Amino acid sequence: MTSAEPQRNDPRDVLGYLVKQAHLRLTARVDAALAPFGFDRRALGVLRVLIDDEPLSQQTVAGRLGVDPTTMVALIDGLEAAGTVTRTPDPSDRRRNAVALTAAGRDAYRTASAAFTAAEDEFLAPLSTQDAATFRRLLRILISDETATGTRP
Amino acid sequence: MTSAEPQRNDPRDVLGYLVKQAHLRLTARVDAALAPFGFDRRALGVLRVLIDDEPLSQQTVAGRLGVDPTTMVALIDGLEAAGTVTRTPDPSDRRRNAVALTAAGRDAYRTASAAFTAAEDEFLAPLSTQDAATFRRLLRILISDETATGTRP
DNA sequence: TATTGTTATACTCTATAACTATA
DNA sequence: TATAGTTATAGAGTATAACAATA
Repeated sequence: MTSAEPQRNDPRDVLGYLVKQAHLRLTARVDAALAPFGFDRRALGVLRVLIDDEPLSQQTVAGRLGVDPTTMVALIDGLEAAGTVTRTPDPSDRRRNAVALTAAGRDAYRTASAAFTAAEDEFLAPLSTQDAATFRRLLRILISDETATGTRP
Repeated sequence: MTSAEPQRNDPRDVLGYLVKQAHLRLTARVDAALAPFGFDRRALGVLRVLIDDEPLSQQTVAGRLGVDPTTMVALIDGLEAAGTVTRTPDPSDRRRNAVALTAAGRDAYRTASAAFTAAEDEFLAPLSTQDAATFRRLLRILISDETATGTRP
């Protein structure tokens, strides 16, 4: 037994702990920054998808965000009740709901999005500009699906 | 309006998305690696705390893992039923349960922990050794609580 | 028959409140 | 009175199944 293992027994050194804590702290910051605007980060995600490319069907939005279509229903219910988006049947396929931003929704997105980005930047503030960029780069590599499981035939 | 903002409107560029996906993929890998051993990553966390420092009271374990004491009850219930840990009243304070590993639990921890570490390493495999170390380093910085909010008096 | 949206339902994870037994 | 553990309960968040309307 060549037990040259580094004894990674400190719970605070476990990678899953580090990533989970990072996520918790980031979302706590973002939630606090978003609280004054009346919608949460998932609702902001919907607006973010719509802002550059509307109207879209509910399922298209759900697909782009990687969330369940059933989750999208309640999300859009809330945004519609707040007057942020409208839901109108798509004339070309009346099964579809065309989801579009209202003028108020567009304004709300701009201010909330600025607060959101500021919260992200605050979270990254302990890192140098270069380290922050590295952090994003490494995350993108880790979640890319081309993680070489011998793709070459 | 000097709108020199970089237009961070792609949901896949949002930091929260990157961190959440990283967490999801890591935990999926770890869960799969742990499945054959009959306990999950939270239960393994309990064993990891105990392996170097047993016996401990339930609340001490809960405190070290940062989980609720009520969550710990069910966790230890499962481990006790599987014969991995024992729960015996602490003679010096009979309110306390002294939680200790059994011999079988010690063995189970060693094999499961090796599989766990291998899963973490697989997750990090797309990164160079140096980048993997950097990733851990940046995470530690981001979750450290000494994030300089003007601590000097 | 297949698809969009919807509702109802269930499941996981976690936290809160109230209880017991000890101190 | 205060604390360790326990139970019951409730709240997010998310997923599955069944259904209506439409294609």
